[in-house]
Amino acid sequence: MLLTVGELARRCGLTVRTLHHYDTIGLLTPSVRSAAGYRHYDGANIERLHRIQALRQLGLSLADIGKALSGPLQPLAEVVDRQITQIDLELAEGTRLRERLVHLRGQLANGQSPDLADWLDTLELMTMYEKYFSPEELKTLPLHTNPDVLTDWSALVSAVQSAMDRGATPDDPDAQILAQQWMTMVGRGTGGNPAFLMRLHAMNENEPGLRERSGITRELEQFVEQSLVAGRLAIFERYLTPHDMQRMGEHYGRQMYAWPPLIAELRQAIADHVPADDPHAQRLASRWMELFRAYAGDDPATHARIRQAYAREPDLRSGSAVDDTLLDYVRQAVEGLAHTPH
Amino acid sequence: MLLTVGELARRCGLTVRTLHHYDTIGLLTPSVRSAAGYRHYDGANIERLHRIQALRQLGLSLADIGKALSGPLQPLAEVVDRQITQIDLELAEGTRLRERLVHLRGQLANGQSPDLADWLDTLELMTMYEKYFSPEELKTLPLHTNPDVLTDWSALVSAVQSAMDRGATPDDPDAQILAQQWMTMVGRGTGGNPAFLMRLHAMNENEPGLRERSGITRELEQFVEQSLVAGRLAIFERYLTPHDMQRMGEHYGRQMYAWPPLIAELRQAIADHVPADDPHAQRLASRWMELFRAYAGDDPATHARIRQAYAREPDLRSGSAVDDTLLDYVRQAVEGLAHTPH
DNA sequence: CTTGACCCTCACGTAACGTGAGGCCCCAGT
DNA sequence: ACTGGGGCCTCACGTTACGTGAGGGTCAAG
Repeated sequence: MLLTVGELARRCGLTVRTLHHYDTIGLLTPSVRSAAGYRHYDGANIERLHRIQALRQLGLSLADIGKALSGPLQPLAEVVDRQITQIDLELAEGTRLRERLVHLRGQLANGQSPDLADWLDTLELMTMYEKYFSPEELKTLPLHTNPDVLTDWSALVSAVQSAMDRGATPDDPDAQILAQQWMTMVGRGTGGNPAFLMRLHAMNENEPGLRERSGITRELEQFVEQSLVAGRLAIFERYLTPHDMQRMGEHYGRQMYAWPPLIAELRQAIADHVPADDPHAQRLASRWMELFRAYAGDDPATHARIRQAYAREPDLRSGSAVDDTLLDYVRQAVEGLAHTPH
Repeated sequence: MLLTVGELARRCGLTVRTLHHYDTIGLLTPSVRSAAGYRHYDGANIERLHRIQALRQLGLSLADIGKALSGPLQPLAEVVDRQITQIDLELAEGTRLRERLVHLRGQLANGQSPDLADWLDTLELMTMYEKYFSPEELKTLPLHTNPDVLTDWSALVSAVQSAMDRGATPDDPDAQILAQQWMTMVGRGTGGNPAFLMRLHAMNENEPGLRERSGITRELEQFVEQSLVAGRLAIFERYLTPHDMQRMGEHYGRQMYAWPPLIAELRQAIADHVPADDPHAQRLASRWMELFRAYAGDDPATHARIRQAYAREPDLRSGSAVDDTLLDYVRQAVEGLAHTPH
């Protein structure tokens, strides 16, 4: 099924001019050009357009989108996950802004003059709508409230950059120690809140100015991620078979950014006293097992070995906001799943 | 309390450059300039900035915002109401898009290849996010699905424009008949759905190209509104005292656009089988009484006369999506309110 | 063949600021 | 009084992602 530029534009709600522009800058090149020069788009083009639109909605410039799509591609399911997370952010912000406006309307309807400071806060929230943190959230973000955290984090960024400048690779023990420190710092800077982690990540992705100031370039972030994976695989190696390790080497860390939203939801379910046998908890547990099996495979013996590693090595969980309460909760919810026929 | 440009920018989440720009184009002029040329902003500036931000969020260009703010100003409470409505739209759209993405993720996670037509629909929704109607909604919008409706509406727009060109005023019977026809046409074009009315209104406000094509200029819209109010006041005059009429003359129609969101919510509550004594229904009823009292005052005798007028004159409700079921529901919910101590 | 809808490339223009440059203002500390 | 730091001013070039025409070719149905 090939679509002309007009058809694709209509179906996607874009303009022909936009698609021309994307073609011109090499962002989305139609797979076929007719003898007359007509652009024809196929399924792969649609997938790529989906990726482009998803990143656009995250606020990236077209140039940055081009860069992001020039390397190895994230699985589309992960892209969609990211979108869902972003929409959740926006829904939460919208609800918050709505509450503020309802409050302001109440004051106006009563003939009251709004408190100026309160009013300015509402104006700020109007501007921050679709931005990252509400003023209230900023108050609970250690990275924002504790200058020591920011100082220490900057020092760590410098240390990582130095290691990179020295030509360190993710397999170097130094790099792995730095990555471990990074995770500890993440936990410290976010107060252990994985939802904040996703937001900081979004901010750093979306705000080039911030990226420059923080020094957390994409290369640096990737270096840390790879060092972390390498360091953790080294730990796992003490517990797993060579066969296990082959699989882990291929799959571990592949869905690194899918875990924090899930963990955030689980923590919320626990905070809301949702019973572990509730369908919602079961869905979350199902998702957990899905992610787990993606790197661990399906062999129960491997699972047991991995669990043993997690139990004995706190470094495997550092900064992930996964504690014993959460693991118990997941275990119970998974047991409920086990009673369901496959 | 006067704010410098930097303080205001920080408090509102804008940039100094933005405020300079607004000053340069005459959109927001600081109330005071110091001897050194420093800009100082006061409470009235903050109110105006709120209006500007609200209209910006509705998607108006700065030029259009300037025009909108150059005439008589809508009460700020109404501006806020409008914002709330817009946020509700966005929340609904976001929820819809989320569902689509969750579905798509499910397919991807199962290793399925998404159905291309379905996928394109999702891409369109991604683009229409923050636009006006989902594809599904378009299918249920008579204005979109029934070419006769569009033709008839265009003819009515021409008729109104002709009346205006002839120098008709809202007090002319011709104008009032046209306004009545307009309301009938609104009901016909939206299928009696007040949520659609709000959206059409937003579209017409925000899309200058659409406004040009439809002929529904702001002047025309205002002419119709004023003619409608005048026509309805003429009906009420048969039932009310001169004292009543004096109040009605001042207040009736002042919150015209606050009613449709409330009516939409009430219809939704009825559809969801929310009992009339539910706190949610009671809040809606409270809001109803608030709007009612805003033009009717607090005298029960006046209320009874107004209700009599509504009961006998179908033209007073034409196009408003208020039917007997909804009125019964509101009556029950209001009775529940009456049992609450004031 | 005609017509209407759609395609192509080219290229000027746009809206809402972003970013420096160069210089003045204000206030607190020494 | 001076200094330094933070903030203010105006001016002006630049940016991003298209919007809008112009001029002309393509395709399919009548």
